[in-house]
Amino acid sequence: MAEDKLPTRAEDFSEWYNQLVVKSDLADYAPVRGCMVVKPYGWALWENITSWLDGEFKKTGHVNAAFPTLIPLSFFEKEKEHVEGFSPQLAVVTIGGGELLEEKLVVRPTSETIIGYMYSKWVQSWRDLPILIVQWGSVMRWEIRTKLFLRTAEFYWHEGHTAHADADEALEEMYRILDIYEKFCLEEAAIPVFKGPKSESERFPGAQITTSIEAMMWDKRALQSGTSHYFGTNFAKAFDIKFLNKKNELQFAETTSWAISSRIIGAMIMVHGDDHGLVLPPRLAPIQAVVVPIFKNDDEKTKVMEVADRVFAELKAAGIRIKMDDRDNVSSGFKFNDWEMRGVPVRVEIGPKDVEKGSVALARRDKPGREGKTFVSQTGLSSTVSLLLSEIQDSLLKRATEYRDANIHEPKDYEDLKRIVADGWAFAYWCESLECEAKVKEEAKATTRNIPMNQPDQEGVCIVCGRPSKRKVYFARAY
RNA sequence: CGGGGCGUAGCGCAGUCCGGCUAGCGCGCUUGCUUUGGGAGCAAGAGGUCGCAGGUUCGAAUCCUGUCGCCCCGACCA
Repeated sequence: MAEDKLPTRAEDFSEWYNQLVVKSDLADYAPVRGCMVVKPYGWALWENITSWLDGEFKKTGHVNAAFPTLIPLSFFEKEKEHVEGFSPQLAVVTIGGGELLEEKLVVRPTSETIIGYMYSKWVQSWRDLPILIVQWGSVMRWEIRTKLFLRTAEFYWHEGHTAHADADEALEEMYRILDIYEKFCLEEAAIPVFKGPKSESERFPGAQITTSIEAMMWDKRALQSGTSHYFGTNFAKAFDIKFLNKKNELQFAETTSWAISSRIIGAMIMVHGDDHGLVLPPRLAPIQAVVVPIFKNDDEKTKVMEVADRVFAELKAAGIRIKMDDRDNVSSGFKFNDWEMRGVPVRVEIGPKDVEKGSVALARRDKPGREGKTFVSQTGLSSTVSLLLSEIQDSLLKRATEYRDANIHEPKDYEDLKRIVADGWAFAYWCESLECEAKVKEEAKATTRNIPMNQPDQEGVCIVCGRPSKRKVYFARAY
C-alpha cells in the first residue's frame, strides 16, 4: 500500500526506483536472493506488453513453441564465445532424485543451444526453412547486483530463434524484428529509442551482428531495451544445422535470435515515472481509468454511487479498462495518492457537487496536481476519456523525446566527451576500434550504446584518436 | 579470501553491555463509531518457538560454545 511518500528522484533515484516498484504493487522480493515475484498488477502490465508483441510476431509469420528449462551443460561448450560469455552466470543442477547426475544440467540462461540442437534434427532440406519460432518463458542468470525488473536472476521474456537458407534473409529477419521492437517502444510504451548495431565488444556472445534499441532513462543513463542478433553460421556450425540447397549442395543455415524482457517494465518506470509514483502509458496500463466516488453520508452516497455506477458502465462499454474504487475504509485523499502511485493514467472523481452540476472531475496522471485536473460534463464522458487517454499517450512520448534530445550533445573534443557523459549522452564520430572504445570505458565510465541506422553520408574524425570516421555512435553510462 | 555489521510480530526497530515481573514501540492488520473534494480521528483487539542447536544458571532475547542466513567494504574475476 502507498502509505508513505517516495524519496524524490533527485534525492536518490535508485532508492526512488526500489521503493516505487514495491509500492506501486508491480512486484515483490522473493525469498531467493535476486529473484522477484511479479504481482498481479505487474503481470497484467506484462500481459499487455506480451499480447501486443505476440500479435506482431504472428502477423509476420512466427509461431510459438516451448523448449525445456534444463539444458545439458555440454551444450554450452559447443560455441566458444557463447560459453565464455555465459559460464560465470550459470545455475547448474547436479542432483536429481537424490542421485548425482552423470551429466550436469544448466537452468537455461538463454536457449540458442538447445534450440540449435533441435533445429539440427529438424532441418534437412531447403524446404524446411525458414523456421520462425518464438518461445515465451523465463531464464536464469546468476547476477551479482540485482534490481527488480532491471536485472534479476530469473527474468521473463520471449526469445525468437530463426533459421534461414541464406544470409540476406536472416539479416532481413534481424532488422524486421528490430523494427517491431522500435514500433512497440514508440507506439505502445511511449519510449523513444535509437536502433542500430552494437560495437564488436558489446555483441551478444556468439553473434556476428548484434543490433539493439537504446533508451534514455530519467537519470540519463542508457538502457538496452531490446536486442536482435544475426549469428551467421556460428551456431549452425556448432550444432550442425545443415540442409541440402536447391543445387543439391550441403549448406549451413543462417540463424538469428532476439528478445525483449520484463526489463522493459523497468524502462517504463524510469522514463515516465515521477515523484508521485508510476506513470503508465495508457495503451499498456492494466487500469486506464479509475472512478473515485466521494461522499460524506448515506444520502450522498446513494446519489453519488448512482452516477458513479452509470459512468463506470459507460466507460467499460466503450472498451476502456476501468476500475471502481469503492473502498470505504480509506479517505479520498488516500485514494488519489494511491492511484497516482500505481500510475493509472486517468482518475474520474465524482462527488455531490458533480451530481448537482452533471459534471465529473478528470485528473490526468501525466500532469499531477491542479494543473491536470478539469471538470467536464457527464454527457459524452466515454469519448472525452478516450480522447484524453490518447492525448496522454502522445504527450508521454513527446515529453520523453524532448527530454532525451535535450540531453544528447555532440562533443567538440575528447575532453568534452568526458564531461558530457557524466550527465548525458554523447553522439560522436568513432573509428570503431576496440582501443578507442576501451579508453572511453576506462576513463569516462561510458560505453558505446549503438551506431544508429540511417546516418547520412558523412565524413568526420574519431572523437578519441582523430582517425577518419564515417559513422557516429552514442556514448553513455549504461545500466 | 580478508574486514565489519545484522538476525526480536507482516514491515521498520528498541531492549542485549550490566540475566529477573505478563518481551515493548511505530507502521500495517481486525472490529466499532465518527470521517471522506489531496495521504482522517478515537476506542477496543489480534499477532512473537527473540535465526537454529547445545551449554551455564533457581531463572537466558540478554552470558558461553557451535552453526545457518543476510547486508556492507575491500580483494579477486570479467
